[in-house]
Amino acid sequence: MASEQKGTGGNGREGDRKSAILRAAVEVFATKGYHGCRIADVAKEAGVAYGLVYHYFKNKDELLQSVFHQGFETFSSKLRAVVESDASLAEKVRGVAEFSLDIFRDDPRTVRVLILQIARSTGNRGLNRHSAWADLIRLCVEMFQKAQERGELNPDMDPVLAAATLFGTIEMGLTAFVTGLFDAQDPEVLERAKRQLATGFLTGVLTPQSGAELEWNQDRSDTRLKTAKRS
Amino acid sequence: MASEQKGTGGNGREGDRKSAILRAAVEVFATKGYHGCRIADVAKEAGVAYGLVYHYFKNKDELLQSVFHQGFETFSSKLRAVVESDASLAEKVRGVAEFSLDIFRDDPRTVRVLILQIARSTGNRGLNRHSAWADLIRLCVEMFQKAQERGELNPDMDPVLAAATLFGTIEMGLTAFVTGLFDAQDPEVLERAKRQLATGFLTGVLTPQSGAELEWNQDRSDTRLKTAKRS
Amino acid sequence: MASEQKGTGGNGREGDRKSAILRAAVEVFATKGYHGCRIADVAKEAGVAYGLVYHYFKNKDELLQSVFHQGFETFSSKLRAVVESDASLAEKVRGVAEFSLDIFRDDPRTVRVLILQIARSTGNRGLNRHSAWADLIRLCVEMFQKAQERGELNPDMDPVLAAATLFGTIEMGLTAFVTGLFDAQDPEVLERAKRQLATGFLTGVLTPQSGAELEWNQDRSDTRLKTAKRS
Amino acid sequence: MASEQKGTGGNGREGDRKSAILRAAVEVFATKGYHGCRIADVAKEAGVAYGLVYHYFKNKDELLQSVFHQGFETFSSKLRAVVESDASLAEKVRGVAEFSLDIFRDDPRTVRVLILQIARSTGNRGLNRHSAWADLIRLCVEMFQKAQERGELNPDMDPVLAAATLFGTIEMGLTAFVTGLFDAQDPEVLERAKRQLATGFLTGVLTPQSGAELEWNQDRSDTRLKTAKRS
DNA sequence: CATGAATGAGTCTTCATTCAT
DNA sequence: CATGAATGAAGACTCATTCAT
Repeated sequence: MASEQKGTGGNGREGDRKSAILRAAVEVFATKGYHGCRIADVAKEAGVAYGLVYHYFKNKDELLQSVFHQGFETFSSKLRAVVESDASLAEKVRGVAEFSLDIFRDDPRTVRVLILQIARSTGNRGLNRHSAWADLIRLCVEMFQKAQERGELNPDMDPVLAAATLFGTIEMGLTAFVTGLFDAQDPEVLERAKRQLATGFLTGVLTPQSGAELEWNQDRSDTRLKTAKRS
Repeated sequence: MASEQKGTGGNGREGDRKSAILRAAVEVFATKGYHGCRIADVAKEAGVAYGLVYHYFKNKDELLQSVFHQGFETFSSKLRAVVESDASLAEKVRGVAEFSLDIFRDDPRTVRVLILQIARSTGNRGLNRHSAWADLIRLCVEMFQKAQERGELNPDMDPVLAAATLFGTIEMGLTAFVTGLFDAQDPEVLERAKRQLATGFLTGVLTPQSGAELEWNQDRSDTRLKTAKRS
Repeated sequence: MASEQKGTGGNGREGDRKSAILRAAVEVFATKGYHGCRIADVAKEAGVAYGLVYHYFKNKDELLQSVFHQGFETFSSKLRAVVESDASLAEKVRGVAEFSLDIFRDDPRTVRVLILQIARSTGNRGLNRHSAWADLIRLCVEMFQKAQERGELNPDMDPVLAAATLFGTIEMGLTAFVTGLFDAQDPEVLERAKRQLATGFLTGVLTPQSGAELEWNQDRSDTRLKTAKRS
Repeated sequence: MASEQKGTGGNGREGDRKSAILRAAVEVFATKGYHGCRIADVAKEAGVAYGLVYHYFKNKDELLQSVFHQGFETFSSKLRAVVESDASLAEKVRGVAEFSLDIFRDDPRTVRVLILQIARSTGNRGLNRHSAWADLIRLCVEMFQKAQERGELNPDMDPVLAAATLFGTIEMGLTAFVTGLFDAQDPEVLERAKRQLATGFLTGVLTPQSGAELEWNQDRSDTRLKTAKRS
């Protein structure tokens, strides 16, 4: 009794319940959408009492915000890591495709909510979210600008559009999985999608000089994309 | 007073009223979102009485469906026209980028609703919409499959992913405009975006053989993307 | 049918329903108190649908405000009429007692709500109400000030305190009825109360013999109550 | 850590905690009203944990009851002492005014709660309070009856109404302070108010010249207000 | 066709109260 | 004694939809 670690116990339990609610919210939002679900659904899914949701979250919207944060932070930190690395543009883009689909593989529900519920929300309170995404896009724009200065990005490609297109490519790729257009169960499919997404995006964006030698397939030698140097 | 205005108005402006409501719906949906607005908002925006909305539309959802239809038909018919033409894949993709951004230029509100409100809806009633988009995507998948058979599409690119990526590229490009990342007022910007979107997408997707000669800029000769044939 | 007076009909019905709700609110507030009743109670009492209450009143508080207004206006206008007349102070005070108890007789429910629910509310939004009463008190203060200048009010009586005391006397008199301390059914009792309230306030409760020479100011000297018999 | 503060605090400050809660309750009830505050507010104000309130008080209402009791007992005992003394009616009335305002001076918060929150409550559980006040009023009624028998109270004044009026006068006087109409800081103002309240109640507000001969009974004869100048 | 008053089911949110630690 | 997490009943408020005129 005396040895009861209040801190641990308290935190552990609190964390348990709170994250249970958070997980349930992801689940329910992903399934029924933000407007289509009731707090009661979340509580039931989490196996907690109705009011406890309000013990941890001020209201429904803050709950969504938290879900957003959780997912966004994961994506955001990885994106920053990749963008701020000193790899080549091609490697960075591959890295983005890589971790994006990995995140999806590991937690498709959250990605689903991010993609379908939050990314495109028009709500008035969406400012935070919007600006959050906007920050990331800006990050990418800078990446493309520098790449352009270094001669990696085609000089005719607008860096802003490049950034938007990268996000669009990634997002729609994810959407293809989210909506079931692709079989998300098969890890092979996922891996192939990574490469195709990145390479597809890259060989269009890169200067012929820097991008000429990119390989389409890296697992089987015979399916390589053989590009000869320009004269 | 004797000359009843209402009668005249009523008889002569059937279409007026209905399309006024439709236009108002586009406006309001685009601004506040489907769930964020009330029928009353639409009625007020249209300058008509509350109940009249229900005179022309069975319910709120049907109103959204109508908005969807209006915009979708425009897009759908143009897409079919392009896809079913006997142009090359490159020309078709350029065509898609072309009319997509044109539609946006002419009616950004509707595009906004299509993009932000409908395309991503998870609602149970979304089946129709989903299948509608699914049809278009299938159309594109077929287009890419045939192109692949003809040797236009890189054999390593999954036609489904190619279709998804095309839509993603277009959509995110539009989103860049919709969200104000790009200046939608400047027609120059729009025109350039068309080319960049298409070329960016194409030179990554096409086989080197078929795509080698694509030009990045077609308005000023000196900014052309000069690609020499591979040896 | 053709002769349907839309204006009259519409107004009439609207007034009907709205005032039915208002009447019901008085009834329910008087019986169960503001916090103790639900909007559903009011709607049921009024015989209208739940939502209609919100059609006419923004929220529960505004409904209370309206009840307040209705009753307050009656009281306020009569008070002004009396105060602004050119009668003597005594007549004015009698007038106030007169119409106050009359109002109670005619609409005890409303008075009950005014006395028990609103007059003493501490709510943050109570400013309006407070200031409303404050206006009336100010009106009375002026009345007493002028009376004092004319030599009608005892020069040692603070006009503000006089006003407060008048209201206190009236209010507690009403409270005696409201709480059932007095028999509100008997018109005789009511009439007698009017006179006693006013006369008591005006000339005090003591018999002339015992109270005639009470001193108003005892500041310095002995604070004894000196009562000298009248001649 | 070894030197447990809690134990010490718990043992040594039983009364402290409880009365801290009680004091906090007075503060919060006075500020936000009984219905307008939450138990959490009281706990926070008292600087104790949520559940501790329920350790000392069965429920919210009992907390209010306790606040009521605390204040009521003070008032009640003093009132009994005054009423049961063998002073004259005038002296008793002065005594009531005296200690009433003194109590307010010493603990305005409690008086505020008594006046604004409890005295007028209509709640179902208000029986206790009601009957408590009723007892005091009955006490006063007896006082006035006896005074009437002794010829001190005007024979035309109903003892019940006299009691009600006395309370009304006192209460509204207090209200004038409570609501800030009067400056509660200035002890002079308070002292003068005591005298004016009592004397006003006892001898009326009119100047002897203007009000001397007002008739108490106008029942039968002309209901005119006959004012005869003093000889 | 047009109006807007009327309806009421559906949800969010609050908060008194309990209870395990 | 003390804590604050957990509970869930209660009720305010919204808004799509209907309907009488």
